[in-house]
Amino acid sequence: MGGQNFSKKRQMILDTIKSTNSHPSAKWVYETLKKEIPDLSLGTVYRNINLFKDQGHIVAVANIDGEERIDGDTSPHAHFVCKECGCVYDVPATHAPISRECCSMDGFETHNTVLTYYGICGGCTQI
Amino acid sequence: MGGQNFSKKRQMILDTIKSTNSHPSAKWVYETLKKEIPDLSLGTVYRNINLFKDQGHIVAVANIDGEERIDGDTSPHAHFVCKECGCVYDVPATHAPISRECCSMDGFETHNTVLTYYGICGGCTQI
DNA sequence: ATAAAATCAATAATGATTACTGATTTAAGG
DNA sequence: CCTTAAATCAGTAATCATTATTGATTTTAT
Repeated sequence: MGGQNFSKKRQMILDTIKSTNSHPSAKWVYETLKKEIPDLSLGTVYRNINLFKDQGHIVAVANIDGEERIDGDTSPHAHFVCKECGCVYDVPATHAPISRECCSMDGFETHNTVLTYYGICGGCTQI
Repeated sequence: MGGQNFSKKRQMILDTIKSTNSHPSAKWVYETLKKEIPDLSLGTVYRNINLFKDQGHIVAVANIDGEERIDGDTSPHAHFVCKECGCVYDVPATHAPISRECCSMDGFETHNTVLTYYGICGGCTQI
């Protein structure tokens, strides 16, 4: 009950992504789950991340130093990317409301809106 | 007069980027200029793009299929990325105003704000 | 002219992601 | 509980964008 018929590994990969707000990379998911599933393959993580993106379970939110970062929270909210440490933070909609309207260009259909702030995070400003 | 002392190739790379609104990739810049400068090297294009980004002459605006796309127009405006054809369009500030305030998180310094719409562009909806 | 600094072409190296293949697991029916 | 076809996977090789390296060329200042 209550979900599609995912294989055990596939479900654990999704659970791992959903259980963090660190906006992980594929490699982070792989290394984190590797402790629990020693025979996990990095290719499997990539394949399932692409599947989850296609199905709308997760979204890509940033690309830091060539690494795609994903988010299991698909509700509308902005992100803050620290140029120093590469961390990606959630910015709640109350602090950075994302405008729902798009450009009024004829025939353009907007599926989703990405609002990202780049700068230096609290931890890195203190250094 | 009226500019830094760029070498001929460096200046032509910047001019090429500034002269288009197609939000090109490094490879596009390379292939476009290669016709004019047969002995241009792709590494030179990458090196100079990174230099221009550091100096604030250009900005990175999207990453499409693993390729970084840049913009010679550094004025605040949003972008529309077509998931179908991969084109990146300018969205003038009048159609999608970018909020200047950022998250009110303590100690966070915002340097720039990126607002991007993803969807299907006018050309691709008609197919 | 000339020497030091900047810049470059060419190539090799790196690193993220994807494709492939044969083995394993899962799902459905008997 | 078996069986069998389809789905999934591990392991590895390949791909592709980007970066690093190095020795040669160009630019700049003198």
